[in-house]
Amino acid sequence: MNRKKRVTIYDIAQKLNVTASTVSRALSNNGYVNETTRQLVLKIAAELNYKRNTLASNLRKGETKTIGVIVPRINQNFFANVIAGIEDSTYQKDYNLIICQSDELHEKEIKCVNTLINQHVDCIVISVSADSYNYDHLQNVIDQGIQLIQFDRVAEELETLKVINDNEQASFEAVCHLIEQGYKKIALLEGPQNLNIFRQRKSGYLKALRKFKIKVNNAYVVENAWTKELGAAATKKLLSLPDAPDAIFASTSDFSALGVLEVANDLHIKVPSQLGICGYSNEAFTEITSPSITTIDQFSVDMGKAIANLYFDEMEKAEASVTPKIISIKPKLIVRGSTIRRGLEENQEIKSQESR
Amino acid sequence: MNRKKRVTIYDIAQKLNVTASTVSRALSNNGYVNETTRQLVLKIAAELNYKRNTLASNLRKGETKTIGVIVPRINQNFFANVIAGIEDSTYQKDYNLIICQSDELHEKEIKCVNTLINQHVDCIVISVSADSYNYDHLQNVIDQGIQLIQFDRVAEELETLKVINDNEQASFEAVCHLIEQGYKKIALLEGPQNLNIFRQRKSGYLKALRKFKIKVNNAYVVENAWTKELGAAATKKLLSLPDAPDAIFASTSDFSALGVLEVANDLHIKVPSQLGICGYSNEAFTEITSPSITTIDQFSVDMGKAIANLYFDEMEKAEASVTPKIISIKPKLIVRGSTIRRGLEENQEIKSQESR
DNA sequence: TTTCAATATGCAATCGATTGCAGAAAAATA
DNA sequence: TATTTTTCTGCAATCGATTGCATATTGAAA
Repeated sequence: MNRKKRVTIYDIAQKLNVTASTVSRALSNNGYVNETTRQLVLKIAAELNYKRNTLASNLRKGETKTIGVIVPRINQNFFANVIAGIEDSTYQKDYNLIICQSDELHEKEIKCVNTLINQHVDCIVISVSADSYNYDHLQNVIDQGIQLIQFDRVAEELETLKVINDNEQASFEAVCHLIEQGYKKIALLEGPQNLNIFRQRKSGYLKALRKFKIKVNNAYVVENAWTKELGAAATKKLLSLPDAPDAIFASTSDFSALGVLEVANDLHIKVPSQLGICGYSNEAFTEITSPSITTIDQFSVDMGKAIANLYFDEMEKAEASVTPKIISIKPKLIVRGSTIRRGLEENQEIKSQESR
Repeated sequence: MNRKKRVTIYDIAQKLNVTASTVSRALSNNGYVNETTRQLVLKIAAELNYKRNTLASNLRKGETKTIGVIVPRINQNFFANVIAGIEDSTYQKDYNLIICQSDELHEKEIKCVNTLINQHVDCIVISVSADSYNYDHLQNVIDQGIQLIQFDRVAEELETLKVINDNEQASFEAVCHLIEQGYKKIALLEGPQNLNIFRQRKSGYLKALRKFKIKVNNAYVVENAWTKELGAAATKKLLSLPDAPDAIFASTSDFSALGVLEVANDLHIKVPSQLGICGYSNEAFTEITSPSITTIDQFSVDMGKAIANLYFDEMEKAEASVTPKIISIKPKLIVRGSTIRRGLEENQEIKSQESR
């Protein structure tokens, strides 16, 4: 393709017999410029369809008004929603977003980071990939003088601005709810323990068991069960135990919980009377399954807005906070059909379970 | 925040007592540079943690190796998947992606376009918003010498590269399937007719009715029913007609079809025996509802890959094609429980309908 | 009326990387 | 050995927009 010559401020300057300096001042309305001259500049610029070259102006100004966002997967609902929330806020402030995805790969995450550093973005927002095992590349962001904000999945040893969910509390509440509904043998489907979010969800699970003096059964904790298929496989294993669980908390995702539900249906196990199911993330489908699935809403769009606003607040300060700020979004337990047992039903179903 | 001084090629040049010119040649391995010198440059660059400033190099080189993508909403599954597909391919070619969303607003779409023009992206990929009513801003992209690729929702009067779905054929097949299942009174939930995709879906609907010599009933065509709520409202209206439809093709989205299903359940109308339901887009939930919903898969990730590859193919040509290429992805009808009636059931249910 | 402040414009440098070309040195060829 | 070709480096300009500062003019204040 033959690249057309783009109109520059020199073309406008020539037409008006002024210098590029005057044109620049008129276009940016910065510094002194005569109003009549300014209107002429704007008029010619429009006629010639001039578009500023932000490569040049950003290079000269030393800022890009651009935020780079790195997420594990763009087409995962949680992250797409967070991005939408960030975009809502940054649009108001005339900031640009560059969005990258790591595909849950360490190597790709490093590449994303370097690309954004090279692009001289003003801030990098990141949720780390499952594959990531060291965070030198994030330290590098800080070393280059770029603002770094971590969200959801964070490298805890890096003291940066953070926007997180209170995963432990949400998990704690979910498991307490299960126990209050009469479930006694609660299994946990967990994610990779190198990620903070899954560690915290497990921590909340254990805390709830402790609160109610329920003994921890290690056979009830299954690793890496975060897709529907992995959730289903884990469920088959759990339900074939001699002392099978009576509830499954899929702390990794609603997809995992969906896999649990499908296996329960296949095995003609009644939900919620014989088996309770709780997911995580409040995916759209959790309210349309039969029964609908109890889950945890992470307020992902709000999280995105909090991230953007944290950045803008920090920019407005004369100097950086001594201790980087951490914002914690409180998730909400959404109780639905998959975990609701009533007193009367409870008596009947306990009997039914003993005969299974 | 106090912006740190970034390491530049001049810092490396100084340390090695060579000029920036040599450093540049060494880093890019372009032109002649002594191998020993080159290795020294790379070593010092790594020690100093030098990062190229792509603002500067892109400005000088006159290319950015960046593709700008504008979609109506990032957190809508179809678009998120297309983006994922584009990213898969562009990552292989070391191209950067800048992703913008128009929020279905004309004004915001114009802003996105201008931002990308200013950024000197090499290509703009766009699916137009529902609100868009003229396409001067897209013509402007072409005038600035930037490659423009439209996908899915396109401005038909603009002759550009395009990647589309064969919406008419998919719709035609869906409606034929409904008719073949014995549905005789088929309603259409349509989207805004300024968008090509919805016009084509309606066109396929009409074509199928013509093929089977079924008279078009205008009362069965409902406008702007593209969310779950709007689909539910439209369904209530349709089902209260004296001569209610026996099938509803929600050509706008699966969410709309979900609204139909919920109303049917509320009114104790049996699906598929009394009412057939077909959606569009193969959202994840369509296979988990009861009954699962017949829908159309648009192969969105593949579409994204086709878009990226179209761009790269076009770039490799010595000159632009005389007639811009149009790639048509063939969607697939996914038949599920919501539209399957058997011969025996058909006889029973026709009788049941007459008594309703 | 004189002095000071505000307005306006142009010049030249800057931002950081790239590259055409000149000149020098080394290597290859006649 | 002389000539030609290849390799290497540095200089200077380029990319397009911005901005500090000098200079000139106009307007306001003393």
